[in-house]
Amino acid sequence: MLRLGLCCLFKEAPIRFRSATAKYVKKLDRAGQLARLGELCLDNALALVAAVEEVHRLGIGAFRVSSPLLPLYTHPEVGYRLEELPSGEEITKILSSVKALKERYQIRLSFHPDQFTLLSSPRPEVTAASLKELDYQVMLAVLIGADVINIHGGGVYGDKSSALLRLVEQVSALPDPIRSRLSLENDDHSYTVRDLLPVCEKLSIPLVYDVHHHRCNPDDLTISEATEACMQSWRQLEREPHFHISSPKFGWQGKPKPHADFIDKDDFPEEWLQIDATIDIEAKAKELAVLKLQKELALPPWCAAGDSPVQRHSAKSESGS
DNA sequence: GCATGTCAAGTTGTG
DNA sequence: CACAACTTGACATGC
Repeated sequence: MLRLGLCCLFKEAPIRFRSATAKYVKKLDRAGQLARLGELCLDNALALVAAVEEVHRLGIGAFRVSSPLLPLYTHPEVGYRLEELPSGEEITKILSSVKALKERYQIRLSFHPDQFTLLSSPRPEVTAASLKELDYQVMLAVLIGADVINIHGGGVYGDKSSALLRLVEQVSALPDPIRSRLSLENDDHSYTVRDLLPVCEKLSIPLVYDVHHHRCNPDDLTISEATEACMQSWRQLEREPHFHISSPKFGWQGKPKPHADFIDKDDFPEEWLQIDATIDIEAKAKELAVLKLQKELALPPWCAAGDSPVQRHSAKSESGS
């Protein structure tokens, strides 16, 4: 069974995640900072509950949780721990309830730390900040029951093989709760599937295959071959594969490839229709894009086994099981 | 009220 | 050399 996933935000549903700038927060005294940040975290924890409910309601099977769910958590000056927040205990409780919810609905949750989190840098301060960020995200992942924390290879620094050596060294040293959730993803200018496959194999971590990045930054593998290889990396670990797709806003001729509002269904690799996997949909129209693609591909709405067997009128009856 | 410029962080490629 | 591109919106500020 194929499930499509929504990334971080909603276009139409009135669910918003709040944020704060460090510049503003720094102007407050510590108590003021914790009060403000606590308010944001509480709202965001509640918004996450609403998000999982909404994703379920829409028949979507996966949700990527945005990294700044707890705003500025790892900031060097205004960072904090949940216990320090006025409503820290309540926030923890709400986040734990997300885990129960996602299990009931069989929604898969994941994290995708942004471009500042990378383990190949020769600069120790960059690596230290990245490790701190991973500590934060795994704390959240454990609380809410997310099984994937997906990062890119990072920079090349003029020498890919030594950058990858540093990456291997860092990942090997990660504590198990992080390592067991960590995945690598091919990116659109530096690391291809071909580059990362041996690294993932060596580290026993899976490879998230982004087909759009593969098209921007190709290697000698075809889409079918890359699909198969990445599938294997998950199956070896007895885990559901996790892929990404997006469509370019301005077609394939322009240099930069910003994401389009929707996915062009012709960009969806045919071979993906046959597999058991999670496909994160990276499109600006958010849940509208997921639903549109789901419809165009004739996928049934995602619903938990044993949950409301009522609304099962989606035409196709022989592709099941 | 509402428009608008500004956000912590790294790295690469473009213009 | 500065700026955009990467999940891209939300917020504080100033009219």
